[in-house]
Amino acid sequence: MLELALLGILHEGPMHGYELRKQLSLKLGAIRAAVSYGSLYPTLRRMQEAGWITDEPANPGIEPPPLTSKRGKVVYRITAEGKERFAEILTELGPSSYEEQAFGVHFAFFNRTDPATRLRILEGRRRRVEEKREGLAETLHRTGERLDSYTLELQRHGLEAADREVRWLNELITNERAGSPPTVTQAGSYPHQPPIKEEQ
Amino acid sequence: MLELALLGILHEGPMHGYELRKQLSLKLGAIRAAVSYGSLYPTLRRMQEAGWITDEPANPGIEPPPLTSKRGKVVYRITAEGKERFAEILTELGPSSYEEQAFGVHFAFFNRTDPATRLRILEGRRRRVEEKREGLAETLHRTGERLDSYTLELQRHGLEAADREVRWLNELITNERAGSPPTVTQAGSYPHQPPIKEEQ
DNA sequence: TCGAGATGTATCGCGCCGATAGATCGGGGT
DNA sequence: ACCCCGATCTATCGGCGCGATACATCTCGA
Repeated sequence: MLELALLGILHEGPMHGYELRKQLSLKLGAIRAAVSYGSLYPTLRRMQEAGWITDEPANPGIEPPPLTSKRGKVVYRITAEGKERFAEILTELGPSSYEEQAFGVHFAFFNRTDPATRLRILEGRRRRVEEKREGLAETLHRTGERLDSYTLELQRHGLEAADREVRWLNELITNERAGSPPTVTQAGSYPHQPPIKEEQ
Repeated sequence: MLELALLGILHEGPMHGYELRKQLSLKLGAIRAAVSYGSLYPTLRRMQEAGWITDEPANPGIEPPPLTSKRGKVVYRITAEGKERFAEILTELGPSSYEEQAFGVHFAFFNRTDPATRLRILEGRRRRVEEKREGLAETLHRTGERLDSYTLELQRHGLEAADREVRWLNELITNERAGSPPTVTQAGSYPHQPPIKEEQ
């Protein structure tokens, strides 16, 4: 999961750990807060040992314009094998406890995914959300297996969220079949801004 | 997290591992699929070592009516210390990567939580969801830090979900202040059933 | 009768987490 | 001129939860 995200981010150019963490937060802000260093560095080391990334400069002697380069940094660069690995992981997505996050990461790199795989992943995700939805609906329909009102409310809210996600996926799948990307849904005119004044 | 859930479930009576897993799935169906045995058994062992639970019968010699008892089972029972521990964990909830799940588990046991703690947890959760919401709105407002359309769509969807959760929490907080529990919102007459039909 | 599926306990390796430790650097306040 | 604070940057440790897997028994219907 982290591996996929890191390989994807490194497609945009060499970076050091701290920078990777920031880019990760920007790109995956919708699905997770911030990756822990206790995850990041061991993962980088594993990936380096596997040969997906390297900390050697591409052209020795030519020091590229240091983006935020300071001192004693270790700049990671994706290798050819890393790009192959990336393409491979992009197509792999099975059910898991972290399905939510795994789907999100895959989705975030859909612009590097071929259309057929995109469709397969979207339909797979829809299938699993529908199953969860059925489970919750079933539990609620038997009006609480002697469950208290708070638990029931939680399930009701979960059912609603699942419902909403299925509809979202339906739209995406429809667009995908029509061959049109998300079309950058009027991001600026999102109909909900007022609650915080602050800047602007 | 698992510890809290297990202690809570065991308040309803002694159970063996397999049964615990099922009850957990029922109670927490909205927030997670099913707990793995690789989590369950080590956790039970730790809890037993800590003295929160025991596999000794409450009244030696008196074999209580075996609910689903089969063979060679280990029936766990919560101890007095376990109940204290449960009450303690109920009030502890900080931010974390698993905030989502941790909040869900706490919420699922709100009927055993005192009103002041309920309010505090709901408001804390709202604070963090609002922060996430602000972060996403900020990113989207600067119309994509050179983010592709799929990533933007993901963030837009995340923003919408955060928005919706804040509203849900607001309602809960209002009710909570008024001293009225969720009132088992017409669970049976949930106004949305038909959608499976590939979007209308 | 026999086999599939539910019941039931248990372990292994490993990814990821939170906490923590240091070190260097740029810039603002006094 | 100085200092200190927050941002930048790398790194490790203990521990929890996960998926996979193994294995044994019980139940029920074809």
